[in-house]
Amino acid sequence: MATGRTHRPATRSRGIPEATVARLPLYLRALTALSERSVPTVSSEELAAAAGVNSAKLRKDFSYLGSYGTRGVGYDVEYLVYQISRELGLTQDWPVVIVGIGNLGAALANYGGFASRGFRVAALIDADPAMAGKPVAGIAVQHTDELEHIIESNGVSIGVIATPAGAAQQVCDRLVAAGVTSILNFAPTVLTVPDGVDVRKVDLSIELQILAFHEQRKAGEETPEAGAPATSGRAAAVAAAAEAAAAADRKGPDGDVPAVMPA
Amino acid sequence: MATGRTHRPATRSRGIPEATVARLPLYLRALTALSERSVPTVSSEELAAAAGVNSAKLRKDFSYLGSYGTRGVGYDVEYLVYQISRELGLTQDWPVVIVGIGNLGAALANYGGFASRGFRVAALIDADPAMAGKPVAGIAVQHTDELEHIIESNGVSIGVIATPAGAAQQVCDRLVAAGVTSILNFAPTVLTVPDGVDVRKVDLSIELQILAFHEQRKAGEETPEAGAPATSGRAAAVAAAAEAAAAADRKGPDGDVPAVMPA
DNA sequence: CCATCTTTGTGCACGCGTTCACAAAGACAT
DNA sequence: ATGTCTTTGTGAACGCGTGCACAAAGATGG
Repeated sequence: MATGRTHRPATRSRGIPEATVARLPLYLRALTALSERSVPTVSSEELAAAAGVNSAKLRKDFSYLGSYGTRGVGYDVEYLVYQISRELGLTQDWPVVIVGIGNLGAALANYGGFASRGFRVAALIDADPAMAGKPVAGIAVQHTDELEHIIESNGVSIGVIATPAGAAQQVCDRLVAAGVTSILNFAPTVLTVPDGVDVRKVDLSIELQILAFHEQRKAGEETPEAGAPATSGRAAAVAAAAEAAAAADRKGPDGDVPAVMPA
Repeated sequence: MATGRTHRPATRSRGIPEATVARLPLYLRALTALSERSVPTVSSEELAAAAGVNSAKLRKDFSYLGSYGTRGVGYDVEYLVYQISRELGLTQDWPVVIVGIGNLGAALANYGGFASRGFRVAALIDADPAMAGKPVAGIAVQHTDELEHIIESNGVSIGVIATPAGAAQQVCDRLVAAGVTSILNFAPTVLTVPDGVDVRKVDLSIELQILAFHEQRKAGEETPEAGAPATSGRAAAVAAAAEAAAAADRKGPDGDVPAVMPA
């Protein structure tokens, strides 16, 4: 794979699978913990255990970055921390704006994990005039009117949307128009963006619903074996049928997301 | 599945792919919005657009649940809302406890999207004695000592961990020991749980890092990779060490709950 | 310098998920 | 009733990700 044996940290970013990219932060965190304990090297087996993944997967992931390990020894922790950080782009400073300073926005602003990873909260923006000037996490909240100015003068390319669902698309459009090309969306909406703009979504409600699905399955299947698929779940279906009416009155309070949090 | 052509709408719960389960909440949200607008039916094409997915994928997803559509017409919105809700287990009430009432925990407690989806916040739990009794989102915070009692007396099976990373595993262990079998983890730690317990992780820092990766790639596509003098691994190691030190500096200006979610 | 031992890097196969493309099913008009 | 038209449901092919298993690489000890 590697052209020659050069330890040249060439940016072969073209060939890194998305699934691998998603795991790099995981490895980085485990490596950072090792680094703090002054551990010089780790084997793929140890690091995989710390990151909660398969060791073969970890080795394959690292192979996409280059040959940074030493056979018979393992990986140099400090060196690997740097390589992954560089690959993820964390060796440079990323100014970030957070739009929507409700409960969640404030939590994000107070989140210490940003600064330690190369992310810097450049501004907090809210549509409520009463919020303007109020300090949150040591930063004065600015009004939405300033959005374009803030983005451009700070060279912000990453935006976080923590507004109610109804305002998300509009905020998104303004962010993109002002130059933002990556968006982390906490609002429970499908954002439409032009090509070249990345959107990632974090949705608490969805995660809970997935858990509920598995929880229901656990409760409904006392039999450890998956046999009798035709009859299994029948009892649950009957029980659920009684709840049909309850499901029907979904209208009321669900109208629009009251809080700032995703639905 | 191909054997025989029984048109029974039986819940073939055993055969629903995980990827499909993860999308069901997405469909449900889009359908709920349609329901509120009193739209009677939708085609797979329309619904897919609203949910931001491919229409073929949507149809295949629904096919795992049964044949709930009408050819030439589409899907009955209300009926589908019920079917998906039932499949996800949202027709029943799920008491949930939130452990760690810092910035994020408070945001979660205030999140209105829970109640409307069958989730009910049964209790808020925090280790800080000063928090005990303080109302958050209309619910009095209880001390960690009460954890087991709360879980058992309320029959809680889903727990949300929003504590600092250092406390997460311990809290997790106690939750599991008390009977919780599904955990939504916001702490940046790999939780170890016994078989039969589901854990889902939400990690803000990871999402941002993935965005940074793509952002960096975008920026580096035209220009020949800014900076990063190759072979300077040693100097970089110093930088990495500095980062480690910064990471260790978890104490924020907010003495209350400085690191609800350290990275 | 050679043998042995450890651990990486990866070729390969398998399974899951996605997408295409189309026949079957039903609505609707005549 | 019959034909036409719309849209579902799904067989089949494809591609990606995962995990196994092992040869190559290098450290270590004699």
